[in-house]
Amino acid sequence: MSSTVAKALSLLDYFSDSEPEIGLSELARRSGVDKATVHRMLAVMCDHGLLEKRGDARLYRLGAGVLRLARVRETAFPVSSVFQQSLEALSAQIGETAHASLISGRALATIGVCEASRGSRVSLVAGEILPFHSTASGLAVLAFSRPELVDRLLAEPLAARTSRTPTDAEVIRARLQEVRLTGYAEADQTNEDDVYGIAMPVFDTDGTATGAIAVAVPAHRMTNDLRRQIIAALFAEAETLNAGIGGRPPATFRAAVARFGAA
Amino acid sequence: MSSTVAKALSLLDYFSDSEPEIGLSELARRSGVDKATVHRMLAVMCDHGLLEKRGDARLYRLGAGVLRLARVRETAFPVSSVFQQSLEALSAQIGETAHASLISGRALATIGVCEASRGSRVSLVAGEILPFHSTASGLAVLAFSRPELVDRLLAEPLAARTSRTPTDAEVIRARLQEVRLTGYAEADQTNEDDVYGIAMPVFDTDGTATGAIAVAVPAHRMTNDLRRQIIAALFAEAETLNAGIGGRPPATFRAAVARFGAA
DNA sequence: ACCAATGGTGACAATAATGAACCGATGGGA
DNA sequence: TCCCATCGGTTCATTATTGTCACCATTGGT
Repeated sequence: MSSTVAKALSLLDYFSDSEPEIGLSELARRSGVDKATVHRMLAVMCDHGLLEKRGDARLYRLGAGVLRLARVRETAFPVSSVFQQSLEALSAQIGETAHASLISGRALATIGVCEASRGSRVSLVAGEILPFHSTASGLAVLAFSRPELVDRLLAEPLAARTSRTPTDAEVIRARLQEVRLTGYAEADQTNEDDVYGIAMPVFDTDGTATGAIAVAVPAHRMTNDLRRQIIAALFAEAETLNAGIGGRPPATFRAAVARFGAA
Repeated sequence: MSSTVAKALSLLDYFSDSEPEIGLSELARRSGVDKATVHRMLAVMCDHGLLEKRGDARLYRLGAGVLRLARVRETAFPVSSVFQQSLEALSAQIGETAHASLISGRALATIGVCEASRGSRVSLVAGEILPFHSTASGLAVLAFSRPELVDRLLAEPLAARTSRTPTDAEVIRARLQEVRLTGYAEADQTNEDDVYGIAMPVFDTDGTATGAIAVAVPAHRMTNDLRRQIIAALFAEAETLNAGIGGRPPATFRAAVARFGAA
């Protein structure tokens, strides 16, 4: 299960907005791989432009290659830019931080963030890899994904990100069932303390979830009224978003939308 | 010399704007690696979100992971967005296609394109990996790079992209010397037939070239007058661009600018 | 019905990855 | 000033990973 390429690629996961440059030893420590090995992998990735080391300092950072790759994907299948618009609309309407993420292998990749303008807001460490089981976005996506993906993900041990994180697979399956009924997922400090997230899935042309949009609020500020407001905004934005990327919500989701509209 | 990670990563190079989705056998054929091996690598890269296979078809395409990586790099070191502005200005002023590229390992990665609005224009296959020795951008960058990089690149065999491509290392070194004097590089159908390119380097904080901006014109339409016009525009745009990304042109380049201004 | 592709899988020999020890440089503290 | 810790980077024998090849199951064109 531990191919060399996998180890090399997982090094990329450590780069995020909060830590865009990392040193050799640091990466070795985090990944638990030997320094020599990490060094060799980094050299190869530099050779291919995925990484580069800043001239003066001895730190590694993401290279120009990733810009090219993203450009290619974005011109062929534009989604990132479409998401960004929705995020801005959401953030402006609710006055809280909104973010979007897409399925990226066995986790979620944050591909857009729009912070609220107000002072006390959730300033999430963007660009990070999000686990499926502890985030509202993860649950929202998982609830409308292929069962095989759910099984594969829940088979692995689930890390407790906070004291409230559900780590039992069966508990999560039950929550997914709820999400399928309501059409949205909530995460009350299960991924980060003091952060309450509400997320809604976004779909592909074939009716499976590909990502999610979400609003994150400081937990102490969340009220029932704000909840309803956010959920309504998410439903509206999800619809325009699905239209924008050619997503077709499955019947189960459309039923949830109808139930919410009737209430 | 052929690490597995290198082979895996080089698979990514085959994805471009003209071919955003590729099948297993096709990739195996192009890379010259066995099908089984390629399959294993693709599986790993899918697992990490660098690639993904479209639900219905059996084709692989770049995954959401690359969007995240690009976002991280771009928020930490914004260059792509700055370049795009310059490209639009250039293209509008000259009326021809402009593009930008950055050093990405042992090649150039196109990170931005702005096509001219007129009918007959150079519509380059964007998002591709560009060789250093056959493109104006490559020569422009190489002329102001560290000698070690030049040596490393010219040590390898140079592919003839067209009948005019210089493949002799010494010939190229001579051209680099010219570029150092003039401050810009020209490529008359050395990378693609009927395409005449003029490029100018863009610098890093430490005075080494990191990329280039270029204008591509259908070769039959190039005139001496247009040449001068393009070069002047490139000089102007390169200056604002260097200011925008904090680049510091070295003395050799500043001297070239002065010589051009005096003429 | 055929044939030639395609995507995908399994087992074994060969190769490439591994990690401990080591080096020189740097920098901070006592 | 000396010392020690840490850094990036390198070397080399051991061993686990990889590449090869042979084989399926499907698909689509003739």
